[in-house]
Amino acid sequence: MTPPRHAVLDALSERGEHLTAEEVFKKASRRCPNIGLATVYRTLELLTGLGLVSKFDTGDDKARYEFADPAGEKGHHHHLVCSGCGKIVDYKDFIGEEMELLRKAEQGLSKKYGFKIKSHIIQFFGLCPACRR
Amino acid sequence: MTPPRHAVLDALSERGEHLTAEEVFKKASRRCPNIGLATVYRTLELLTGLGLVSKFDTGDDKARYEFADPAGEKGHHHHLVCSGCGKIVDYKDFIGEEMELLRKAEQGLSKKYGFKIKSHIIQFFGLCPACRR
DNA sequence: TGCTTAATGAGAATTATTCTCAATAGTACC
DNA sequence: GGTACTATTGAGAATAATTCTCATTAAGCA
Repeated sequence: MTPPRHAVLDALSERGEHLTAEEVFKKASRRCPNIGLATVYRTLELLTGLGLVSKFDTGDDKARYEFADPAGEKGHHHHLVCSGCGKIVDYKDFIGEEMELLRKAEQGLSKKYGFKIKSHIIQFFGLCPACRR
Repeated sequence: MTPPRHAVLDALSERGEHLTAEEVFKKASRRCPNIGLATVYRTLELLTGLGLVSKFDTGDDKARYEFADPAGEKGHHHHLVCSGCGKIVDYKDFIGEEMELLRKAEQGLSKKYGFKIKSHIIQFFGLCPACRR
């Protein structure tokens, strides 16, 4: 755990953040002023591989990263994305039902297609109140 | 409907295809030998806007396009993606249940967050039989 | 203290996609 | 039939996120 890595992890530690690599870079630069962007990418990849961070994409062409709440069901959430302004809302409202569906789907798909399911994405897109009209 | 546009639409007309822009370009070039890549992109954007084609992304950094089956429930499917080889399987197996969940979620999220939901993504990632070991 | 190995920063390289712009084609109207 | 107007096209340049290269540095270790 080197200083640059610590700085990256730290930049992501606030919950509810959905930062691009560039934003992580800016935040991490505060703690580690001469960190390089390449290191940020490398570290994000590393942390993602370890399961500490999750990477996702909302349709613009920038990957976004968030701290992965490891507490299973507890912190599990999905994203609701505004196509107008890019706002991202974390929601947990249907997680129970979603989990149920996902479990069934994973089991069914495994059996039928022989896949070993590793992960899934569920995302809703729409217009937020401000962008609505 | 110009010849290049026809060529693009034609390239996508086979069901079950999930082509990148480059692949569409290659196929379309057969019918329209001097079509340009920019035109392919422009046309894909146009068709996507019209709802005739849908654009999605499996995690490599290329957008993929498929003919959008307009027949509502009938042709609706989601994707199961192999993280190993990139293979994409269309499945419809849980569409009924998914639709149910989605309807509830859309309604609930609309009410709670004030979003007007326009679309959603559900995707599973895993390893196909060949990549499994 | 010297040695091996992993990590770093800077900038170049890559790559999908978008933009620019001059040339063209199709259409309406005289 | 011919001419102005508009949308579309192709080619290549431009853009932008991400990855790669490589020389330098730092860290563990005997």
